Amino acid sequence: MPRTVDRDEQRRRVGTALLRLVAERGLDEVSVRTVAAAAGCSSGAVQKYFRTKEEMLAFAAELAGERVERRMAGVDTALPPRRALRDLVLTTLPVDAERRAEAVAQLAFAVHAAHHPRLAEIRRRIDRDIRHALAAWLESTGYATGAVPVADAVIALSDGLALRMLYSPGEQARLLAALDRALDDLIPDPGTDRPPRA
Amino acid sequence: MPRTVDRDEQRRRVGTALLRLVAERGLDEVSVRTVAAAAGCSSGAVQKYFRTKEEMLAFAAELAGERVERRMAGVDTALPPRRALRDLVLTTLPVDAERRAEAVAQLAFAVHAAHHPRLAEIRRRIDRDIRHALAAWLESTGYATGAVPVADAVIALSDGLALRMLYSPGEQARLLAALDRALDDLIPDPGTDRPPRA
DNA sequence: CAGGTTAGAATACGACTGTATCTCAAAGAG
DNA sequence: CTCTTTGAGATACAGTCGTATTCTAACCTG
Repeated sequence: MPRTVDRDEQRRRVGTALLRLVAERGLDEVSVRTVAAAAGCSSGAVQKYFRTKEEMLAFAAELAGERVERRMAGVDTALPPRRALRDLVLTTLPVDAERRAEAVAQLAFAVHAAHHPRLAEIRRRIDRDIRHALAAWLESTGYATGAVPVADAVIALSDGLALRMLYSPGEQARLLAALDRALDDLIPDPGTDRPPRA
Repeated sequence: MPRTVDRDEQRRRVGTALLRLVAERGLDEVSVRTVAAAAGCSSGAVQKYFRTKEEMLAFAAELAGERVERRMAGVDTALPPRRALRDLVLTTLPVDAERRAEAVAQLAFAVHAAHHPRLAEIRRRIDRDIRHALAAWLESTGYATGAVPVADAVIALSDGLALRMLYSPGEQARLLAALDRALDDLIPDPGTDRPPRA
């Protein structure tokens, strides 16, 4: 056995470079050559680890999904539910450069998945994981009946907000207000006790 | 003045072909040549009406926006608000082939806009129009205080639901349940009178 | 009918695409 | 040290990209 290298780490290096490229220049700027350049190696090296571009994209999509899950796992779910839920959503919103990069990648892959079954399956699995975790947590807090629909609604809401923030950065404040309003209605804070709005 | 032709109609013909192509094969399959083929003409003809690909995409994005506005304008806002609002959202959701085509185009352009200022501006204008119309209507019904945040929330919610339906068609029923749950909370039906959930 | 203007097809161009193949340096096994 | 396997860069290939240019046929004006 001659010269060997940590294959998985190299794949992650390339995948990370790909995600950075997607965030900075968009998914259509992703090619084997541009990814190789971003990773600081030759396209031949990239081909060693991914036989095809589709395989590379699939790996990057998984990587992006893991990042989101890890980030969400990092929020303090011991906080009051309404506050914790807000924090959870905020980790997926492009409110700073790092989160923006991840949001761009997530949404780019999601739209791409509409015409690429492999990516669609990856996205569905990631969605399912997040939905289950969120629903289970909501049930444990007891603040929401019908946790699954609420989880779906919260996820859709944050995706939609993230999408608009991408090309309307100036409307961030207004969109965050919409988030708060929606969360107020979906997960009423015990203190407010559902003030009449109708 | 020799042989002349309805320029605007030809541009719309090409734009329509482009949208069809986006819906069926995705935005990355859009090239001057593929659009020309879809429109049943040569790429030279397409170049007559759009000097650059970006100009063609911008035109198609406008066209797509107009379609959504026209479709939304077609729903019966004289129905009970809760029901009318549900119908409004449904017109933007990919629940049948035609709506799916429009949703794919909307979302593809939206993600594309994250890195293309011209498209971003077009999207922002369309968003603003829809938001204003929706907020004004909500205020006129008296069912929502703070109509603007609610309008933003509803738009984000439907975008997020549409996005997931694109690659998770099998989850449509569950996502529609989430929509109903969210609308129940955002726009309480007068009959239900806000049942306690907390 | 002749003349000029336009629609639209055809073609040309250099750049870039994904993938396959080739070459060479490095490093562990004997 | 030598051999052999591997990582990785370089290059080749056929195809597509966006755009510019050229050409032909159709039409309206005079």
